[in-house]
Amino acid sequence: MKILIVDDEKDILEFLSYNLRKEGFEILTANNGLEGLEMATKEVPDLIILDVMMPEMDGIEACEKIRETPSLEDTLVLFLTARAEEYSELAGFTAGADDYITKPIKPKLLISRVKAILKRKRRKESVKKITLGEILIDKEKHQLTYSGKSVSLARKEFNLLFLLMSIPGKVFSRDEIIQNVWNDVVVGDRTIDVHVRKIREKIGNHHIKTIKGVGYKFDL
Amino acid sequence: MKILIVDDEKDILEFLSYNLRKEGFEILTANNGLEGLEMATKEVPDLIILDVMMPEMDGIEACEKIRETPSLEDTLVLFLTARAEEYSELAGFTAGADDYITKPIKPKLLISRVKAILKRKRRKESVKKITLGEILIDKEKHQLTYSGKSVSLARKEFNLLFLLMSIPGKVFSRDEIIQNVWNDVVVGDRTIDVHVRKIREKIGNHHIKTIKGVGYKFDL
DNA sequence: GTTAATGTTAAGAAATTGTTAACATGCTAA
DNA sequence: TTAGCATGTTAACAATTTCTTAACATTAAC
Repeated sequence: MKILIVDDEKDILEFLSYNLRKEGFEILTANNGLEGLEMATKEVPDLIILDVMMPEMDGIEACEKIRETPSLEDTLVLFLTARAEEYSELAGFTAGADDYITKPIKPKLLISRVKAILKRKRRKESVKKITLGEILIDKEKHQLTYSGKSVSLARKEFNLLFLLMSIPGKVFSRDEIIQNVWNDVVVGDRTIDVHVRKIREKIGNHHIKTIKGVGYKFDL
Repeated sequence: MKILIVDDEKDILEFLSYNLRKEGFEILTANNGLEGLEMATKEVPDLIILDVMMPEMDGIEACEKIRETPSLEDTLVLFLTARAEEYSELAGFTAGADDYITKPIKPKLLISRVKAILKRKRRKESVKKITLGEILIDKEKHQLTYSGKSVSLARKEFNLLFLLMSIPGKVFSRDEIIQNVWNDVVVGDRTIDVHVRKIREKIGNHHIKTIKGVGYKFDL
């Protein structure tokens, strides 16, 4: 498990590094958001611990950038914030943080938090392949195999199909789809339809069924 | 109404407790999944609010355990999750959650969610599948199975039949039907009849019985 | 047998989804 | 860098399904 720690304070960087290394994690460090982002894209850590307050690029900005980077979509972000900064916690979550820890940092709490968050990541990773009949969808390889043939899907198409296939038969409402595939970003009325169409083009249109007024579901 | 809140952060625990006590709920608390599960089996609360992220036993794991406990089958589970967790909501659903709230938590939203979910419990609307003889109706899949064959129903037809089947034998007045299926929207005199006819066309007309001057009921 | 309530049918209104093409954006390779 | 390609979004319009209505037929209770 690779952890990147981004903080401008050397003391904290060392403190965190020491405590987490002791637990057997591989530790990388960076001194500001910019550096952190660079290293993140290069090393693809499992978890990034970001100080909210930093020069150059603060944690929230950095987190937003991270969330925009496709190769880091499985990387988790944990914020470090001073206690009183209620507002920043708020901003942190909207920026896409997975958890946060308030200063002063207690080593025990830190470690249990980090372990908890990484446990969840492992769980998430374990649901990376779904096979349904002749269709195999593999998140790790970002690949769809349809009756032996490999089919390429764009990212949104892939995520949408993966969502539907994750609970076959369940009708996913447009809201649920937006929540999960688009992270609640507001998009136009016809956007989902267009993506569904493209998927149907590739796997045939009998698999994704439209329930008018309710949503879409995957069958067979 | 008894609510169990499970979270490792004292702040959040206090924040939630305070806000929900103010509304007159009986509040229990636990600091992690293990404790929560223990208390749940002992106290059998109506609703459990679970943080997804916790040391010891996280929310998803705890929820799975809860769902495996027969005495807790009527207990609802509400997840607390950080925003950017794309698929945690999904993992939550497969684990058997009834709803979720994203952090940061707004008191007003929390309370309205909690009330809504408990209202559903009282109405037993949380029931998602009903099997009566050869007929199976599944809300999640939005699917009706009649003697092994899948029958497609339009939305209004589906909701109407689901209502009737939810209490077999009970006569639902036209007013009740309008209230539940049409959300009190005023429609013409013959609208319900037309929908009933369409359902009868699909499942045979001996199941929905007309009680003249009173309403309709589902039998057999 | 009247009569109010319900059943039936078809038409078209309303709602929802499908399709296409244009445009924007970002990434990649020359 | 820049052209070209893949992806994502939107808007306009078409197609489809669902819903409602109205007119008339039938039924069951009194």
